Amino acid sequence: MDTQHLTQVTDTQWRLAPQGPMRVPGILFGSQALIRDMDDKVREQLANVASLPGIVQAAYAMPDAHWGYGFPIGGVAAFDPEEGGVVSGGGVGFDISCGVRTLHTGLDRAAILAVQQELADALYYRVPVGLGSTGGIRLDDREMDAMLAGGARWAVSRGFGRPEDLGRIEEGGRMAGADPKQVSDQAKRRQRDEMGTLGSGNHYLEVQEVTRIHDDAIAAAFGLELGAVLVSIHCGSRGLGHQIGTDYLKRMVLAASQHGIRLPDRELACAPLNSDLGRAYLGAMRAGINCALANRQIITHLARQVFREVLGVDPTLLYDVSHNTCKLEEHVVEGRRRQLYIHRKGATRAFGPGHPDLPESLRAVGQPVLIGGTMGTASYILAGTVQSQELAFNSACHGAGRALSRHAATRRWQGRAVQNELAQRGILVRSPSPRGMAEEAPGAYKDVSEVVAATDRAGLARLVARLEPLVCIKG
DNA sequence: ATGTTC
Repeated sequence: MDTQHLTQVTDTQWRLAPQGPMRVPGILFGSQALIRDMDDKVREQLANVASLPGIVQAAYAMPDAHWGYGFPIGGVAAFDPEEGGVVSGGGVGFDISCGVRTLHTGLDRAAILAVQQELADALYYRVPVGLGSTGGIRLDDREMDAMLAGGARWAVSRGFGRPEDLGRIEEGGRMAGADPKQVSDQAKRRQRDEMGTLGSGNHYLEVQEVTRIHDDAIAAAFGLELGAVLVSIHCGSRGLGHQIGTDYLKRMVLAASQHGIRLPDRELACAPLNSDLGRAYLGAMRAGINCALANRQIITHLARQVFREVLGVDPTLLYDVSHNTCKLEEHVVEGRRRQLYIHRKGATRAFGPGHPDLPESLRAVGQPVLIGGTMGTASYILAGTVQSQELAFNSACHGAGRALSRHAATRRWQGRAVQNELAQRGILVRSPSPRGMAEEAPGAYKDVSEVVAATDRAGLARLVARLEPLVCIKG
């Protein structure tokens, strides 16, 4: 992106002045190098988002932003229902509530290395992975609706994990306001036997070692020590979330003119928050959030079984974050408290210290912000800050962000070669898809360290710990 | 991301 279109505000904040139909400015976070490497499409898409009815303050792009469907991935936008604000399926993304959860194993690197092959094989055998993968659970209509209304709480009530897990999940493990009736039969049918599966693309289950502590006090509060081994699970709402996105995109395109909305881009299809269609989407999307929370809870149960069998330990949950959501939150804008719907697409909620929605055990330090990297580089744990409320409605980046398209990556790398190179570096990858491994080659991503450094410098979240992979189960 | 094209 040519920075001449932007005004530099700080070393990590750039402003796109309102022009044409834009109702508010665009704000991009990132170092000069990250902004320069961003596609011009990010700026165009940000300008489109800034043109939507009822948008408040600005349209934001996180340091890992890249071109997405309608909204940029790494995009954040708040809408006020009292001012004609809208909800957009493209603003949430097709993988509703895709997110990351991280568990403590209580083990160190040496314990893993002693059984590394066996652990990798056992996890790969136990956790279903890949496009169209199915699990050992079948949901009838009644159980489907209970899952869509109950999220991880439903999963715990059915024996997947423990009640104490729930306090370490956004929304206490259950998104309120879900309305399973607003989810199509087709979406439910697609999900019937996909619970407890990772899916494909950038989804994974990783065993990781803490290789650097950046903030001693917060790391201690999160229970993180140098050399400790963690498990991170990155996945979402599978076929159900995708079908909800598809269903409502069509309906929002068709209804836009009735709602008096002129779309700068069909992919920005949206509906007023105060409309039947807007409310129906919110009910369905919240059911999609519960599906993703239940899915990560079941996968946690499967991973725990493996860790008990192979290593005799029972991992505990550090935290679970979603990064494709639209959530109703209270924010102070220019001194006034307002109830706003915050779209975060490829962006993590990042509540700072003292936020009332955080569990008591985390309230003093702020919310863990779990950033997934690539299978060959690093992942990071950050913490929410107080100032991120004013900067971007308590939001932070979500990952490395792609630098090369999937197609370009498959031309440059071969999956088996990627796997072998990683094995030589001590990282065991298991995947059903050589093509998937090529698409996900570490070189196809931006430098996650640069992304989190910019996030930390911008004040969006504070850097706490660096993690490096030992085992990766990859879709 | 996705029964990788309705």
